[in-house]
Amino acid sequence: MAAMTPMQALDLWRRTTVESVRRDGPDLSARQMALLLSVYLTPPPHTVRGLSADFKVSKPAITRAIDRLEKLDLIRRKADESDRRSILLQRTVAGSVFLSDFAELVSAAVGEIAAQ
Amino acid sequence: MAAMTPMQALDLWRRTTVESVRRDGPDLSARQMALLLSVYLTPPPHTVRGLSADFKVSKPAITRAIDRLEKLDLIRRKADESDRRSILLQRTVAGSVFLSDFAELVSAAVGEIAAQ
DNA sequence: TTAACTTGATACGAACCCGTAACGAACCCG
DNA sequence: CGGGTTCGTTACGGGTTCGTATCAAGTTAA
Repeated sequence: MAAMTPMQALDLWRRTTVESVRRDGPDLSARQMALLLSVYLTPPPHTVRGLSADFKVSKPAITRAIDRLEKLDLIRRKADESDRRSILLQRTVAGSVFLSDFAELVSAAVGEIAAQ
Repeated sequence: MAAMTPMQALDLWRRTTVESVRRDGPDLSARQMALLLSVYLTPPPHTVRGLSADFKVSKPAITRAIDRLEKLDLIRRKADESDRRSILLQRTVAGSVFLSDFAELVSAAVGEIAAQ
């Protein structure tokens, strides 16, 4: 993957985001998207306190983002058996599908920009 | 700009979004980001009805997104002199700075992924 | 002039989200 | 055991956003 001009970077973001909105996907905030992607792409465990520290965001804000993503069935809460105060965030089938589709949007946008 | 695997595409999105959240930037929704980028990257005029049709989103939803972005001083409303029912959306200095910074975040993430 | 249409904004009740503070439950350690 | 700590959640008052319906203002055309 070669470099990208700032203009190309913004256009990539625009094409992808606009297409995602057009497809009537869930209108996720930056925080929610950051949380979802972290759960799927970074090594576990994923806990409320860990994400709160990582994002520099309050714990209740993380709890609410989890509430929303769990309601959309994009992630799942699971009790931590070794420390029952904690919860572990896990992937779901619907979440995997959502991110797989999203990755295709990005790839398609990359292709459009490269073809310009 | 060469191709990108789906995994790299998602990781690019993750790194950029997480860093943006860490920096305590405004927590924009996908709709708001799509609107902001469209105003800055696509040819004018930008009107409520045009964006509503383009995004397949209701007009009040567009009005509210504009309200938010205008409050953040990222875009500006201007009356259309040739048709005073319409409004035109315009760029601001703060918006240009915001997107310039954002483009740098994307570029930095591209660099990190390339260096992996 | 007047009726029909278009445009963006507003009203509405419901749902969501904010940060701070407080909470019960679970863990740790003396 | 019991006090202190850590965990995620809930309570709170205030602000934001949702979609549908409606509105006033501006434009168009009969």
